[in-house]
Amino acid sequence: MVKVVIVEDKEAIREGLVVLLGATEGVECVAGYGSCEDMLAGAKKDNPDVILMDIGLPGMSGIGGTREVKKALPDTVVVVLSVYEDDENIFEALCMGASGYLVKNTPPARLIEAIIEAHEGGSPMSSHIARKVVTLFQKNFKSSTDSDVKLTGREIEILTGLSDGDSYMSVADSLFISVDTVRYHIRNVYQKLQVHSQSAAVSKAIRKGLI
Amino acid sequence: MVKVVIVEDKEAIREGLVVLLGATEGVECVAGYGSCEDMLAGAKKDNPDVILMDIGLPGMSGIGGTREVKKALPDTVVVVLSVYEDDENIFEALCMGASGYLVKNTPPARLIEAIIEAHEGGSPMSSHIARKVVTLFQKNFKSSTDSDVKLTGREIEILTGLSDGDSYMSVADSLFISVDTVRYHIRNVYQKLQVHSQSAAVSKAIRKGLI
DNA sequence: TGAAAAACTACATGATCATGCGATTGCCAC
DNA sequence: GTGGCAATCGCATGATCATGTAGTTTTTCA
Repeated sequence: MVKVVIVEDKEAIREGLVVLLGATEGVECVAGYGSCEDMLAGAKKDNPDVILMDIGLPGMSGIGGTREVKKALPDTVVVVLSVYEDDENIFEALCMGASGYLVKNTPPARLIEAIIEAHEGGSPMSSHIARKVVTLFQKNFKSSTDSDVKLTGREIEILTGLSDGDSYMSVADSLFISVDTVRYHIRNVYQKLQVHSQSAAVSKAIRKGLI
Repeated sequence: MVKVVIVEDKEAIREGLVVLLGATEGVECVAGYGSCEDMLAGAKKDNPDVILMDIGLPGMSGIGGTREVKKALPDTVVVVLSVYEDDENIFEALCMGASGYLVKNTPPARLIEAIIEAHEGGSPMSSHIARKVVTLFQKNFKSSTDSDVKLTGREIEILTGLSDGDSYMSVADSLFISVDTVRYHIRNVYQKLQVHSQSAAVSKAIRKGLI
């Protein structure tokens, strides 16, 4: 039996969901709340497996609620049920620990399916929500492979030292080489990355995934 | 009519898919290939809407094939169909431009559904593949919110300038403030980030997602 | 409106950096 | 064995930075 809690401020919708879950084999709706605050107050007692979470709530938003409930009950799976489909909300909700994200016009049958899926280790997502996640994902990782600049091991060691806050002297000492040698390598790094300062070198190197 | 191309080295599986698609309304299998090389040779002519791509192929892998076909036909949607469920393969495939990722035991009906979904802008994924994507996503973004260090707008502007290679002077000029003001803000940044050099500040700020 | 926070300016000094020029050593390939 | 290449070291100099101290103005919010 999958224990489900619903957080949704609109009573009609909430009651509809309670009835739907009540009529379904294998799931059990242990509570329905109109706000995150109420849900958090009862969370320990309810100890749900899955929380169906609305985002647009009075008081604490569903995103904040997700963060809080994951702190208190890390094993509880949160599935967001939202009218919002913008990148910002999806991004925030997932970062705060939501495992699934469904748009609100999801048909009841799919909703039930999603709860089971989420409980079994899946991440139910509405079709174009999934695409947005994938796109966000791609956007933030493409940079690491987009150029063929390569640094030698030595150059990486030195640049890493500098990015940790070491001075040329410290780096030289920890690598058992002279300060002038550090300078020599840094020159080469600057040339490869087409920059003229430590900060720019560190920035470019990090964004290219070199260090 | 959704034009589909299949890339799969095992002839039995490939033919099975061709027959399945041939028997389905709304989709049309325009070609089936045993290797990425062959698929790429015919891609321009086939001009498919969706490519069902195996990963474990002789010669160029499905991941490489995805990269290449997205270069040639950016609007074509690639859905990976794979036995592999490790993070590395999922990660690579998505980064190379795949829009969906299905495990090989996906039932035929779901496969058809996925093709339509992908073509309509969705990202069909098997349930626990989706979870892995979400987890990877969370892992790589949690750093941006895990510490409560916050920089003011001015501090971000200045630090960004420095990370682009500007000197204090240049930053001061472009923000119409004095060099001493730049110094003042940098001091505060150093204190907030607990560092004592530009490079360390830039490095920490980038890794925390502040700039 | 009045206090607090953020932003801004100024001066000073020792430390550190960016860059030009030149040189040595060890290793690999042709 | 000689020419190329990466790594090492040395010196010099003007530019830039890190940090201390000490103010003023603007924004923000209770």
